[in-house]
Amino acid sequence: MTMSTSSTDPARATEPKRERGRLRVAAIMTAGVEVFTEKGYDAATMTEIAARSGTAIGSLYRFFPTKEALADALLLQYAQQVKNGLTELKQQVPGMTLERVADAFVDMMLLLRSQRSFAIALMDARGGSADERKRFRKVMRGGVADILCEAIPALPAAKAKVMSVVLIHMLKAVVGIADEESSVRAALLAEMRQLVRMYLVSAAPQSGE
Amino acid sequence: MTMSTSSTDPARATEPKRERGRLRVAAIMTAGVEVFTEKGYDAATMTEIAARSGTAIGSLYRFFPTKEALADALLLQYAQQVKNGLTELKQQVPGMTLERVADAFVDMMLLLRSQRSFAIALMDARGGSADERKRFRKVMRGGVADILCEAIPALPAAKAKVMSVVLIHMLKAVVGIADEESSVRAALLAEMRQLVRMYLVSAAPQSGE
Amino acid sequence: MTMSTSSTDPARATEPKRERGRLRVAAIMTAGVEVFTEKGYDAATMTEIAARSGTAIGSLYRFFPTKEALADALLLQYAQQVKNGLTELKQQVPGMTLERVADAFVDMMLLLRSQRSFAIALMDARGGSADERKRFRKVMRGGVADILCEAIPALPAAKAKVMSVVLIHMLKAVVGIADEESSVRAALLAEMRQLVRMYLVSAAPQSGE
Amino acid sequence: MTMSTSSTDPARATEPKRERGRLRVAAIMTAGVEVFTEKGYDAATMTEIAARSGTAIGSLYRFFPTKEALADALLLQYAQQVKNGLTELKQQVPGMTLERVADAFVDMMLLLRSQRSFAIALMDARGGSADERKRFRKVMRGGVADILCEAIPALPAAKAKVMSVVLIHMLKAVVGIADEESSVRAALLAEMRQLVRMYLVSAAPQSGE
DNA sequence: TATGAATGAGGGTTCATTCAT
DNA sequence: CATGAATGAACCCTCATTCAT
Repeated sequence: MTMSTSSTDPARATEPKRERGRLRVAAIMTAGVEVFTEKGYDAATMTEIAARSGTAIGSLYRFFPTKEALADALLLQYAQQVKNGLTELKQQVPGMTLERVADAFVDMMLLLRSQRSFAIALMDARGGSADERKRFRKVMRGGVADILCEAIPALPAAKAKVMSVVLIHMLKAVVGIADEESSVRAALLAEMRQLVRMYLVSAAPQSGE
Repeated sequence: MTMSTSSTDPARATEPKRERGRLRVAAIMTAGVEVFTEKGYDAATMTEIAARSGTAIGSLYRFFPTKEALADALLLQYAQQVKNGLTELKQQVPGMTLERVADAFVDMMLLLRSQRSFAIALMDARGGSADERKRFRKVMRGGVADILCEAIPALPAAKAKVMSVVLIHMLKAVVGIADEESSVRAALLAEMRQLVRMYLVSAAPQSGE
Repeated sequence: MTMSTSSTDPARATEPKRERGRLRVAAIMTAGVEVFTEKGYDAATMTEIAARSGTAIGSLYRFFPTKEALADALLLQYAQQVKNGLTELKQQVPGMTLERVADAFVDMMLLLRSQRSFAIALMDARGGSADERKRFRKVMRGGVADILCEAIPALPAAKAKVMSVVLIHMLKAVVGIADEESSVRAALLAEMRQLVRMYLVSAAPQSGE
Repeated sequence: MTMSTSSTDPARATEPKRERGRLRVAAIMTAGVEVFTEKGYDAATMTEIAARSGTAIGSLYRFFPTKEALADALLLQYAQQVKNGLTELKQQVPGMTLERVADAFVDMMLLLRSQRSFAIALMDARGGSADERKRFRKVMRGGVADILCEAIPALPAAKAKVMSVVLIHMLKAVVGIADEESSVRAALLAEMRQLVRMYLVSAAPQSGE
């Protein structure tokens, strides 16, 4: 269905050719993340995103021809960050114990937390196109599965895939827990950390009975 | 159009009027769960809920004077079901192994799945009043913590509380996983089941370090 | 106001039924005056009028098939009261000075004040049919003009008609003034009284220069 | 559809945009006065005001974010006109007889008649915010009292205040009378004029007892 | 190209009125 | 007849999107 060449991606609008445009787009995306996070996809308004980014509404629409397009772009950006995080993590895996790998997953989530809240908002609230959401999931799962394989060499690919899904759900829980009242947050995070470690360790050949 | 049993049934005189109301409310709530689940709180429209339940918009507003009121009622209904489920589970705990308790948690979630998806949508997307959401969380956590204490007598109350939060997040994941493509669903569910079992067992004195 | 004995009288059978209807209608009209006065024609709701009069909404509609019909009936009732007041006043005029007649007009207005506020609300806010409003005006003007002729025998009919319109507007002002803050109300009412007296006296042959 | 003078007129460059806005607002306010006058505050609909002024409903709401806001603006506009009229009148008072002052009041009212009818509608029918109504009353009373003091130097301030309220009510009557059938209107107005004159004269030291 | 005024479909909600019971 | 649940047109208002400047 999609047209051939990559430059006319329906999700993204005109490529920012000039420096000014790039800055503008960056400002818009920042504002977009903010507003979507605060209000959720539906309650967020293009007008507010424009205002917060100091952009005229017309200009915003030049770069992102649709609210959905903006959401998609934001999701894509987040996906990229996750991808980068996963790639980086993957390279560090060789010298790490499984426990450290588990912690690294959790830390990565916490690092991306602010963005992640918004991503959840968009994913769960049907913001952005279903396609984009699917693509995002795929990238995420693939990356995590890769790391798992790296960390647990004996892990069959199929098992890695299954584990990645479960693991990602647990990492989602990490974000949710990080939003809890601060009085119990520390204890909850520690518990989650422990659980994630346990999960990974349990999958390693020598420990699984 | 449906004036069947009322006059023929000698047992009840004025019942039909109220019975119809009950049916109407039930239809509305069912449709509400559907639409809220599909669209999320904001994107769901009262008009569609009315149409899907075969109710005139005015009638819908007679029963639920506000969109928020409807969401609250739905949340409350779900809370009730969860409460019942937890109460029942609690009574069965005494004779169960920890593994079976874990499975019971998962099974309960799967039983409530359709409703649960919607509950998640409402909880995460500021549907309904904040109060109602808070209350729901409290009930859920309390109930789960109770069961944990019952299942693991040596468990300190504080630890039970922490665990309940984590456990609930995992059960949330169960629902998410149950919504996956059927090709992998079975494997994923098995994995989640295993993880939940492991989590509970790890908290029992003899197996925890 | 209530006609007591009829319901206790065992002699007639058809009467009670009608009696009940009369009471119902009276209750509705009382509630109608209240609600229309408090909320104005548009903001008043048939449902509230029904509720306040302890009537089922369906019954209310049996007696007054339309909101407008109810308003008309209320207006008519008020017109009747005014008519009665004017008739009574007319009979007392012979032995009164012009100043006393003027005061009598003002007093009558103050007596009907509660109802009058509502009548103004209906008249000015287009409540009721235009016809009914017109009829009401005619009755009022005719009655006032009659009294003027009685009080000032030499007054030409045409002049009496003109004066009646002006006088009625002044009496309207009396009601408006009676709704002012109590701190100045007394002084304002005294001033208005004085003005009305002056107006009437000025029309009498010997005093008009 | 009407893009006539803007490009041909060499005097202004960016003016048209703002000019158009001004015109739009003026059109809306005119339509607002019309509709509020015809229907009263509650029965008037924003949709009709928009239609009558040739404005899209959305545009109307850009200028007046609320029905109440529009009513307030209209009231304010009228208050401004009254204020100007009163200021002007005050400056002319020194060289005028009391009778001429009275006539001037009446003439001013007749000049503002069309707007005045609507103002009455809004004031009496809880249109606009209570604050705005109160403010309007204050301005009006203060201005009238000022003029009275100017016209009747010996008048005590307290008496002027009382008189202003009464006088304003009479001027309200002037408007009401101006809306009568034309067949009697002239005579009625003459009578009202006479009454207002008499009222003012009666307050002057030499003629008041 | 950038701008923001203009557009109008659509959303939540109310209430006069009807009609099955 | 009385009742009150049911109906749906109409209201106020919002906001994604367009287009003249």
